[in-house]
Amino acid sequence: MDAERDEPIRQRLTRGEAKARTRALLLDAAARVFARKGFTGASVEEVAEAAGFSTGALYSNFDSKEALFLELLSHRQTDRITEAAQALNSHEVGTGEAAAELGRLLIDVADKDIDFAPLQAEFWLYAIRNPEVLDTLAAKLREPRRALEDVISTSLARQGAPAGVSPEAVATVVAALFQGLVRQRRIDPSSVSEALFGQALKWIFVGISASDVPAPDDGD
Amino acid sequence: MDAERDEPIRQRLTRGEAKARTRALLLDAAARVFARKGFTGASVEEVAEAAGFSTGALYSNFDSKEALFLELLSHRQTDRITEAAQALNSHEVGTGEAAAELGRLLIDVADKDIDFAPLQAEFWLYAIRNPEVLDTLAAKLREPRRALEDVISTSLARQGAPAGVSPEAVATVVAALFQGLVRQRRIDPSSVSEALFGQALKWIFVGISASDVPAPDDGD
DNA sequence: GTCTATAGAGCGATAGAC
DNA sequence: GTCTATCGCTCTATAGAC
Repeated sequence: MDAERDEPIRQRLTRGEAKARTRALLLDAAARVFARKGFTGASVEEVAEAAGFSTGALYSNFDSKEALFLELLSHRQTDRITEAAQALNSHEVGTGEAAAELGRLLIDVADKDIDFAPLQAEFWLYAIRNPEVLDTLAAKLREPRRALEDVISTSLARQGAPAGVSPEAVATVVAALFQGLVRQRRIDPSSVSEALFGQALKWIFVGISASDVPAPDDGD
Repeated sequence: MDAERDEPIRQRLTRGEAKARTRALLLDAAARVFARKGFTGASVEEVAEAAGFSTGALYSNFDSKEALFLELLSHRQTDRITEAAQALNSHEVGTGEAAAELGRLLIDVADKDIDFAPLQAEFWLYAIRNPEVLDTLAAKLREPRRALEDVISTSLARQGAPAGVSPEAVATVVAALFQGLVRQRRIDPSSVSEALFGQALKWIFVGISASDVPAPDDGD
């Protein structure tokens, strides 16, 4: 509509671009603040200020504090499980290299990406307390899980696992173990060494290959 | 000091007993309410009313909302891991009976004891956000973990596991897997069947026995 | 579109009656 | 020891200036 004035703005953004940038900055800040203070414990003012804006700007971009949180929950889940799948893909499962890489990933998530696990915990708590978003969270987790499942599936085939073993089941176990160990490391780092996750995966894959075929019936 | 009046109270409690009963009721209610609404999301009035008292009674028994929560965190952790250890103890690890029993326990915790997992999550989030209680939480988890470790230790010996395998490491893996699967079942029950936990444990123990001795150096 | 200022509601904690 | 009433504060969300 009206021509953009050539004010000395950083990169000459159109209005739409500027708004999108504000939204993105607010979402980044929200992820940090919600992770550190919790959804209910964090105030919208804290989130807005962490992004360099005021509460008015926040409410011009999101309907409510809850809407901002739900946007994070459903559209900004940078899932580290996908990275695990890639680590498993680049090396052979059960080898020392894959184990080492996965161990490093776990320690990295637990020690460096300090906001990841608490934010996931906030999502999980919100979802089980507000069942209407349970499906949203499940859907968001399905995609990286599928990636993990694919990698596991081919690995199982390659190492000649019994036919009855379901890749879904193994993927569920691997993901649950990963999350559980990350949390345990935050409580007591010495109990979760860098080698532990890789070691556990080796046990699991060796155990699968060595097992007989009594297929676990998957389903509830 | 003064003789107790024989008022027609339910069971004729001394003052001290009555106060202890009130405290216990408040703690029970706090566990429920904090699990369902979160520590910050729950109000002290909600907790007090859930116990059948007023906020005044609550503050006469606890210094603050936080003190009540910390009392729960440090002294009322009914840990289900201990039950897992007992289930593992009554049967031989790796057998179908032990697997079935552990599967049942996991489903029970996830589906029936609906307040357990969210309350643990609240404890974990509070601890990582308030590092001064990290040790308190770690200490509270150490006891049941030790029980699990003992059972695993004897099981490993009985089934002739390689010498380099540390029972602590296996116990950490088993506990992490348990918690991870319970949480996953709350999101998507169909992905965590009753058989899955037992199956995963079988894989792990078979895998340990079949593994060579490259001991994972435990320690950070 | 973003700011400042504020309305309106709910909360943690305390005081005083009993 | 427990209850009722309330203080003081913080919060979400909105209104109006720019």
